[in-house]
Amino acid sequence: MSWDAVYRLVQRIPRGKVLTYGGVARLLRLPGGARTAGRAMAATPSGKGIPWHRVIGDRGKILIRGPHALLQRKLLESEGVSIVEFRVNLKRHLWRPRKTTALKDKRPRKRTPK
DNA sequence: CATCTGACGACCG
DNA sequence: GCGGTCGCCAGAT
Repeated sequence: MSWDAVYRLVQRIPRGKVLTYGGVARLLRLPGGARTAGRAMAATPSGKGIPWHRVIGDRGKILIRGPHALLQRKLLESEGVSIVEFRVNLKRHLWRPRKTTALKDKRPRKRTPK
């Protein structure tokens, strides 16, 4: 499977909202879990309007090291996402897509707790 | 074909 | 909360 699905999902993240790598992996049922999402993001083609900065680590932490971390924080803040240090307030900005259709297939949720 | 390379996250002490 | 270990897999060379 290509990482195209990841990019398409990321493109759907609305302004002011964020998704975690693990979240992306779960929504798309990626085989390798969160790491696969991470690798996909690392290979994000620039210049395609993909809002890469809206994908962050578990618990809202910005995991990118180096100058890009500052850019990511800046971009998020400019969209109204509140950040303390390098941590996003997930309670407030985590994106919860209503439908997972067209993301991969029509399999019913594997585990439906309760 | 063999190896290296990672934007992760769960788990444990 | 913090640091180490481990599983995981598509691409690039």
